[in-house]
Amino acid sequence: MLNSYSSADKVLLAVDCIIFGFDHQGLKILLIKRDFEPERGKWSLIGGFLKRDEILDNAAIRILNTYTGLHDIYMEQLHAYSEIDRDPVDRTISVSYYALINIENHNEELIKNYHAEWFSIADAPNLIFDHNEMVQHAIRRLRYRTSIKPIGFELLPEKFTMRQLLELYEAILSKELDKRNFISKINSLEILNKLDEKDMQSSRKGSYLYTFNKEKYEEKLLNDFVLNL
Amino acid sequence: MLNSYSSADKVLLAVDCIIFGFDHQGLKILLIKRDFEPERGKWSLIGGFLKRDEILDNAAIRILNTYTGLHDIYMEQLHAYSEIDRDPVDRTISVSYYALINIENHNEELIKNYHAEWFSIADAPNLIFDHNEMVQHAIRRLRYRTSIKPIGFELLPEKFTMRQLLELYEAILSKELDKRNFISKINSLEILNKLDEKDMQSSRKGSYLYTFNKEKYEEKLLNDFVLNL
DNA sequence: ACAAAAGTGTTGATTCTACACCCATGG
DNA sequence: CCATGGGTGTAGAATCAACACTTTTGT
Repeated sequence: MLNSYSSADKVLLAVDCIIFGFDHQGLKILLIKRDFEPERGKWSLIGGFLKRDEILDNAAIRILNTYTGLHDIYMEQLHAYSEIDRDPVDRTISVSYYALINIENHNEELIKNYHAEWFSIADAPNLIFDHNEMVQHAIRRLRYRTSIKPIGFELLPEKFTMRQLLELYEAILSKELDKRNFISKINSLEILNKLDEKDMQSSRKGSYLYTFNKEKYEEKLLNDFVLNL
Repeated sequence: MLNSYSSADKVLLAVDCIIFGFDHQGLKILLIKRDFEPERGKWSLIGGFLKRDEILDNAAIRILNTYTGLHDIYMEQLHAYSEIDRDPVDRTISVSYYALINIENHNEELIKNYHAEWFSIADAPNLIFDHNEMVQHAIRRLRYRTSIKPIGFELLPEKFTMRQLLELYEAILSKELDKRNFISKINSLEILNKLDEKDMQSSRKGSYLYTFNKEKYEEKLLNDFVLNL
């Protein structure tokens, strides 16, 4: 019968988080070395189980917070993975979420406690279960999203230079972008505030800092504008 | 503890299908009048429970097949819904799938057996649980996908006219499209075969029939082309 | 002959892409 | 004074959007 609420078919629901970060070396993901069975000692995504009295979005937030101390993070549900033996211990369906955070903001302390580490997406280790697939999937989604709407500001510090933004997009899309065309396209969107302040780290001349103007961005979103890099 | 496999937290997993169809009246969804509790007699999406030894994709295929007799249908996983009380009987997380089918092909017989009916998306009845939200979400996704890649041929009969294709896109995007611009854009994609055959139903002059060229389409997909209507 | 839908091109506006030089500053 | 990255504009190509008339044929 299709419609019986049979407890024989109950399953565990896990949440796994693909946490993207960005620094001068490029796009990275946060992984932990498991300190519990199964697969103890192997690398995996940050994850946990959905509690009975909790919705998925909150489970993702809770899990992220537990491992990083972060809150108010951009997260988006990605996909449910349900291969029968994806988890050898018990039938477990996992719903993946991806998060964008800026590496500087994360809480070093908590990350150390949980044996978490940032890896460049190019040279991340092999992961347990179907986590490799989840990461690939998340990267595709991030690229896709980025090529349509300018998300990704979450990956940068609050104040950032045009160069940082350019490099972020190059890292996400893994292709080179023309500096002048990029800047004029971003400017034409009118979603950045140019500050009077300059970042003097990167060069002798110094480069202007910008902040992301969330209000203008939301306003533009209504006319679902497109970013074509 | 984050990582205990506690059977106390096991939940039921449902699959709900948003089944889109298209005919001369526009874009439609397939709904059933529930003949079981809870909410007997109300309209709902076609759905069922995941079995313990089944993956989600197969559950969606099985459920669709049970209610319509259809197989080999384009389906795509959409989203997992997890509000605590979304199903009043038991804690149930539902994963939605959407399917695109052409109405002519469906098995009238089975649809009648299950009290299923096609509704124009504009005047569909109120649905149980969070199914309204699922439908809205699916429409958004369909629009989004359609505006990027030409999916949607699944909604048409094998042979179709340019007018049908145009009207399909107008229905999905719910905006008018310029006939000439549309046709030349579609032609420039080179993913249709123009047949020698004409459809004489629609006019005295008759209009050429086309089929979708899946091989060319797949080939183009590799260069991730964009359709901008 | 006429009604009804099919089919077909052009033009101006916009957007995209490719490309190179001067500027400001700290050392 | 010079090395380093920052900042800026243009022209030709491509694409987009708006637009109207002729063709066919069944009645």
